[in-house]
Amino acid sequence: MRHAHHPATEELSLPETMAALSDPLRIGLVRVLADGAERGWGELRAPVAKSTLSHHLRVLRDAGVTRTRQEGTRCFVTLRRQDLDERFPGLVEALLGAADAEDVGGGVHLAPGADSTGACR
Amino acid sequence: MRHAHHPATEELSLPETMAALSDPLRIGLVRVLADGAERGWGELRAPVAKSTLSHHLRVLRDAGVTRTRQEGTRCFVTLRRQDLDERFPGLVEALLGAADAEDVGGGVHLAPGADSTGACR
DNA sequence: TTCGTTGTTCGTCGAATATCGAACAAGCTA
DNA sequence: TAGCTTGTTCGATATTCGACGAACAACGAA
Repeated sequence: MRHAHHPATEELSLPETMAALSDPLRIGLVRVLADGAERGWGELRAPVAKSTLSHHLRVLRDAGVTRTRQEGTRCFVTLRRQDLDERFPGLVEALLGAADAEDVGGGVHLAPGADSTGACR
Repeated sequence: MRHAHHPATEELSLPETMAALSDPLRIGLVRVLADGAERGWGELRAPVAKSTLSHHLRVLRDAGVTRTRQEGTRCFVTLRRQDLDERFPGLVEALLGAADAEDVGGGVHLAPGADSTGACR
């Protein structure tokens, strides 16, 4: 729960970003975050152990795909859509379009009751 | 040198495609093939052993990114641009744009003298 | 202070990946 | 037939990845 590293926009690496986005579960996470809303980790439901989820969120963060904010014991995550679009124009849009079309990472959901109006408890 | 397997367009998997496109050398190969021209194996110059190059070309082919054609003892490869665009609209374009901007996979070249006018020997 | 919640880190496992050199196979060519 | 070229496949090795449970650390609440 220490300070997380976030690469600067200009440090984003295309191969690393592609690798981060090549796992179905991580694609599912990106889809859940695609509306731009900030989500608490507690809202995220994925069919893996919490340590595994933590690992995947770390991969996304290290690659610069997401940004993590800490508040007390709780963490919130957002998609760095603007940074990604600046560096790799069209990539996220293409990924989301393709992922939605075939429901890649469909095992990832939001907790029931959570909506995009900011229901972070 | 036996019959290579090529997945059908509808079999292309987004995660597998993303994974295939997450290696700098493979991105370099895709860039070289981006003009749509068919290239002979022998034209491709990459800073790895030939067995390693063969491996990477196989990963691309298995993922459905490229198509391999055999003619005698020689192989020719093309980018399956149309299939990829049909299945994952905008993905290849976004990748190529970003890869060109930062010269990802710049270690991959065409053999001197080779051009896009079909100089496959 | 003592819990309970939350997320990270550790240790481990098996599977996959990247790389090389060497051996091999298939097809030309002399 | 013998050799050459071309690309694949086979070990061998080192690294990385994805997954899990368990232990740990930080913080808020009782």
